[in-house]
Amino acid sequence: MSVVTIRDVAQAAGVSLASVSRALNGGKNVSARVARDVAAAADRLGYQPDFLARSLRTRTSGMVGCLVSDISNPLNATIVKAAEARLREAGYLLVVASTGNDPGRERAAAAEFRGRRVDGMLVAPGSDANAKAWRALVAAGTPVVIVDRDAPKDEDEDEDGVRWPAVQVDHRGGARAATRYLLGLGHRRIALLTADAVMRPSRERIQGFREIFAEAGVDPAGARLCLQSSAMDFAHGDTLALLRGDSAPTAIVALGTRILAGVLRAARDLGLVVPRDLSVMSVGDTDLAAVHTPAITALRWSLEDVGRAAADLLLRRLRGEAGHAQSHALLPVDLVLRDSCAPPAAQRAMPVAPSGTS
Amino acid sequence: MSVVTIRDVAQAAGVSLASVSRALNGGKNVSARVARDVAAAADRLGYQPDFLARSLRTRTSGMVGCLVSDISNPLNATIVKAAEARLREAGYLLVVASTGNDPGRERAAAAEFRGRRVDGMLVAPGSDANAKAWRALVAAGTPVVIVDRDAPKDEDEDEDGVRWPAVQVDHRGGARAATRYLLGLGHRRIALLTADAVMRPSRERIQGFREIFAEAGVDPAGARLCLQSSAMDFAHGDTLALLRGDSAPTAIVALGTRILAGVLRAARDLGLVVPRDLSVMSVGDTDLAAVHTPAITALRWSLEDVGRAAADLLLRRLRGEAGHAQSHALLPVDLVLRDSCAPPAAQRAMPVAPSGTS
DNA sequence: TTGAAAGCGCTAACAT
DNA sequence: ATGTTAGCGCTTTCAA
Repeated sequence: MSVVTIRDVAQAAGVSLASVSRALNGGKNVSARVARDVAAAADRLGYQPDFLARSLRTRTSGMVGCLVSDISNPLNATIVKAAEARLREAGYLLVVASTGNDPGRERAAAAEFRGRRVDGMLVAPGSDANAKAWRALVAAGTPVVIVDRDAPKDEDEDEDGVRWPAVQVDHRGGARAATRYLLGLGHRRIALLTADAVMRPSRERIQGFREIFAEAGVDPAGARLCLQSSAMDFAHGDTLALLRGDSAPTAIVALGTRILAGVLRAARDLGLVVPRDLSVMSVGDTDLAAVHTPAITALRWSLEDVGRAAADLLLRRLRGEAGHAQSHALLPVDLVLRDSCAPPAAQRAMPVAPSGTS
Repeated sequence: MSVVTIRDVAQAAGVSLASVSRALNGGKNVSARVARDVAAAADRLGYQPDFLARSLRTRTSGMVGCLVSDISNPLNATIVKAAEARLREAGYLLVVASTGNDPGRERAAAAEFRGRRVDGMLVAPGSDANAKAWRALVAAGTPVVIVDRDAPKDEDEDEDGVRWPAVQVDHRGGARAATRYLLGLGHRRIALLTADAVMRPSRERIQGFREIFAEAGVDPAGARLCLQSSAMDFAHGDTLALLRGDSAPTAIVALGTRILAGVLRAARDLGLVVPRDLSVMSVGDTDLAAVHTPAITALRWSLEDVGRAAADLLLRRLRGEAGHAQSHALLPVDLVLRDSCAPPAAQRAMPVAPSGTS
């Protein structure tokens, strides 16, 4: 029971309801005497304002909804944490819905958020199949910031040049650097492993990868491999098949934190030594990549920055500072060189079928 | 703008406010005709009830607060995710506050939750310094479930035998099994690395460890080592110092996910081969442990079960199904044998100072 | 079965 | 500067 209301405080302080409200909200038009008495009374009674009632009256809930595919993914969790910290400083409460990439649940969560009257939303959906769900929110006037996903195409209501507010990571740039590095090492058969080739992060990466192949005049045929591995084994099975195949890759790029685990496990299963027999690169830097023996070369970007930038963008909109100029952020990606990549010359020393070129 | 209220629906359906409310809440006393008309009107107008208003009226917010030290820790994230799923099924919204082990923020979060009128709370505080903060919540009538932490001692208001509702993991049992295993392998100098020896998980583990040493009649002197490493390097520096020291341990148990990373890195830095030169065990099973070469023997328990059990316990209380009987859960821990532990005989082949017993 | 009306705790006009 | 009053959108007696 909340028990103690603003009314009780008013009575105890011997002033009116309105005065208490004003005093507590640091409002103007409060005499020092009243301010003191109210504070004392509130304190003594252990009064705590009821957000629900306040929200109903002010039409702002002070809550921000966060739609994320899987909060148990450390990458997402770190982003959410950083965003939460920023939002809390600003007085907002972050409400998280983990939708598990299920479009139905995404839709439901968006609806729920709407019903709860969140003031704004951070969305990083697992599929863009239901942009409509949160588009509806936007239409209803709720500010939305997209986090590392493609913005909807906006076939209909697009007003030329208006981009959806979004925080994105320069995955394409990162992929370009990585590919250049691998190509420079001498690799030609490079496999990209990803669980989803169509959504933003992976799509951008694949694009960057291809661009560099094209620029170098190398034929990427057969090089790229996308798979939707059963989420259970994180590409372990697929990697095994790939490495046992005819023209096995000399380098594997794991697009996605958990895929790296599957790849490493597969390499171990086959007795391949990294980087002698196989070069491995991780997209996304984690404990696993940093601490593995050998340490895994990885593309890294600041998850904290992503979370913070998203929160800042949203806060700016919540405060009504429109300005299309600042409505988009592109964060850099670094290539962290470690010990898991080497020239392919030394690789696959004596395979059963010594095929063509070295 | 919410724009479309229950009033609009009533008007569109040609019935009264109250009827709409009843119809929408599947209440009794609604004629088929009214039910149909209301549903149609609501649907057509895209009506969505306002949770805030409803909450104000019903005195239940439909929200559950979750106080967790660090949501970006994969272990916590997984627990939270499982709890969230369960609670959502039951119509509750989970609100997460990541307090970063900061007592001040924990207190603030508890207060905030209280102000937001959460219906219940899941707490896994980073310190038990402010049990009082959420004790206040309990006193205010909010059901609280403790997750893998010690229950408050309840010096004052304890009613004999009443335990705080809690979900706990049998870390002590796990530690006993682990220690027995290591002792059986022949290890005598075993180091336990932990960031916090006083809070529940670690405290229980250390206790289990000691018990087995005592039972085996082995002197644990010098064996146990607790450190509060600068959270930055996750025990990396401490492990280095430890391994370079005089009577370096032959086995290290990393209590805590991230500590394992520091330990492995330190071993690698010193050129120690696991398990030949050093046995390593992880408390908590992660990608890193499972996929490392060699794979790390680990204590494992189901994080999903923890989250689910916590949610279930809370839901039962929210529904008023008291029953002290079911107010406590103890979840089992398994020892997953992998490749990172071996007899110490083969270890430290030629140390500078060959000391006493083999 | 339905409608009218009260009121949840708070804030914001509008008096004073 | 302070008090009075009218709702925010909903649920819930209480009458009809």
